[in-house]
Amino acid sequence: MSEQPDAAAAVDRVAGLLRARGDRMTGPRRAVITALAARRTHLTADQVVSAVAEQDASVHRASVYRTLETLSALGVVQHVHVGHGTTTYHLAGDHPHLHAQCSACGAVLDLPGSLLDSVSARLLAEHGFELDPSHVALSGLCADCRGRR
Amino acid sequence: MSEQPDAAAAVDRVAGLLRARGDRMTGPRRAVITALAARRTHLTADQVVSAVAEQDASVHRASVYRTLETLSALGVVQHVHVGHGTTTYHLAGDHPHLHAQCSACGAVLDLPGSLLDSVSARLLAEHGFELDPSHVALSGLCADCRGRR
DNA sequence: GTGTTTGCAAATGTTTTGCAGTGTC
DNA sequence: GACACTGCAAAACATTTGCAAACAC
Repeated sequence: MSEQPDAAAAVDRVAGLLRARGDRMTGPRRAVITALAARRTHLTADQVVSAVAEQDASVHRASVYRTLETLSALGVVQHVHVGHGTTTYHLAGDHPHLHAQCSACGAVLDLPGSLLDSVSARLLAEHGFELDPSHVALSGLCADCRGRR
Repeated sequence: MSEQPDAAAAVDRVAGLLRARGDRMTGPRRAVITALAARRTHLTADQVVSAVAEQDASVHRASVYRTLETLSALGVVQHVHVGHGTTTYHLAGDHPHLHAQCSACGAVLDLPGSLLDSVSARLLAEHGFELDPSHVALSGLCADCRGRR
């Protein structure tokens, strides 16, 4: 397991950010950061709750929600909306990439962050709209499900 | 008000589709189709409930949900996911277009359906993924909110 | 010690479901 | 007259909030 050092570093880094704002590093916050740092996949709120429970069963559901919100405001955590209203969370600072979800099987495909660059430029020039390509997952049919019809 | 003829035509068309499957055209279904045909904007489930209630207050919430699902399965109704889990519904067959939502103010921008054509082609060629550009709204900052920082 | 954060429990809001009665074909 | 569909009420989810106790600083 080589996730401990990463997680510890992330906790320290966030602790500094929190204190700079007059906020505090606490057990639940440590647990959420560690849980997110330990997995590569993005996690739903419920999956974060479970992952946190493995470390410390006394952390309450509501605290996980509040922590995710706090860390989002700090810019430490980002979320992606995939498909039917599921929100998934991950630590910011990972290599930027975007997602496409299969509307049939739910599989999520990771895509290069640059995929929408030309679209971004066009949206900005023509509509003044600044695209955030990683905030919502694209939708469509994956190769498997497409073959299956 | 020039929406009546469109709505009536839509109801008739859908009635045929329903009967072809052994299903039935009913009051609630008529009301949902009429409500969707009458507005140009996409409606949330709750807005459909309200719009339907204006026509026929006896139609129950749950029937609206069930109807939207039935009509989606028929291909008559499509839905778009915008931002934080809101789902909006509209009649299929309208000129195809896609959406971008401002993550700050929630405003929704309509965009040409062709905007993602080159991205679609690339996804298909490189990943076998068939993009459905209209199913999920893009996300970012609109011109107003961008100017506001 | 002060003020933030937490656990708890209850409230909220949305969508789903079981069932008996109603209405369409 | 069958069987699909509806209204109703309750359940199922996911997330939020008020509050007093607990903890970080």
